[in-house]
Amino acid sequence: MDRIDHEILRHLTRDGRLTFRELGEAVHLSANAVAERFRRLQESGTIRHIRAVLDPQAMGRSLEAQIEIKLSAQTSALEFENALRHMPQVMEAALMTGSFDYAIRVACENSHELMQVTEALRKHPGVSDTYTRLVLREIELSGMV
Amino acid sequence: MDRIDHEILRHLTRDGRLTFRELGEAVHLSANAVAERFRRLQESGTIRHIRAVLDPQAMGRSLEAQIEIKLSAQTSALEFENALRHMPQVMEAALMTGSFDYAIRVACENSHELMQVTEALRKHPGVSDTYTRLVLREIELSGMV
DNA sequence: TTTGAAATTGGGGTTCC
DNA sequence: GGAACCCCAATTTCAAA
Repeated sequence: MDRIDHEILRHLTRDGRLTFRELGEAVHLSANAVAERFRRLQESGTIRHIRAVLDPQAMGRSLEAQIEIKLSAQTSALEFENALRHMPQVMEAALMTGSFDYAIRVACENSHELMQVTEALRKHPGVSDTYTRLVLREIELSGMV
Repeated sequence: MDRIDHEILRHLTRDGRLTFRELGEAVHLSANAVAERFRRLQESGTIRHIRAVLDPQAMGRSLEAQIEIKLSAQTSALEFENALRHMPQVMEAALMTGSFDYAIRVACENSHELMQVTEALRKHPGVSDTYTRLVLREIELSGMV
């Protein structure tokens, strides 16, 4: 992970479809050399994945929220996380410190669907409490690199 | 936005570097037709961007946290958001409902850097309160489509 | 450097306002 | 007529050995 790898990552976090030739021009290296670095960065897991990020509104999901979830003790975290994976509204999820256990981000069509999501969560065996807040606006950032 | 667009998006949210030919095979269309749909999806903003997602740990950031931030009234949100943009540890930020105003996600090298980040935030004119929780583990999900 | 694969461009066709 | 689709073929560009 030298300066050049860093530079390659910086470009790919802005446009993940850049060709090796374009990347090569940016870092003054041959397309071949860049492809090799790219492969290594992927295999080492430094690049987790390259994905399209969609506009939730364009997908008909105009309401985003963060839901905090508390599990009762003795509850299977694995089972709960699998349930999350089957809810298409769930965009992100993380296990956190604090009085709740999970914080998840959901994108819903409308308030009715959000209510259905929270109800589905609260019905899940093991969920003892939830706390929902709406996302009013997302702030665009440059990110890690 | 028909079924085919939907299918294309589904594939691209899993692998954003799929070639048009591969996508074409998946949806039984020519590479050309797929490229055209791709262009339209980008121009309409449905595809916000395609970017590499990096492993924070590989980037030397092994400590993630969510920080809630309350601004005092009469504070310029714009100015505060610009300050966020200049902090490389800040990965995500959103304006939220609830007793805090912003929820941000940060990725730090260690607890010392996290402390520096929270101190920098608390020194910002207008920030009246913060509340920090650590991310213990992120859960992998499939996402919107 | 070379070779097969992929993207791009231009031409042409269809369908539906 | 024009817009939104699609395909094919030729050319240029790219990826990988």
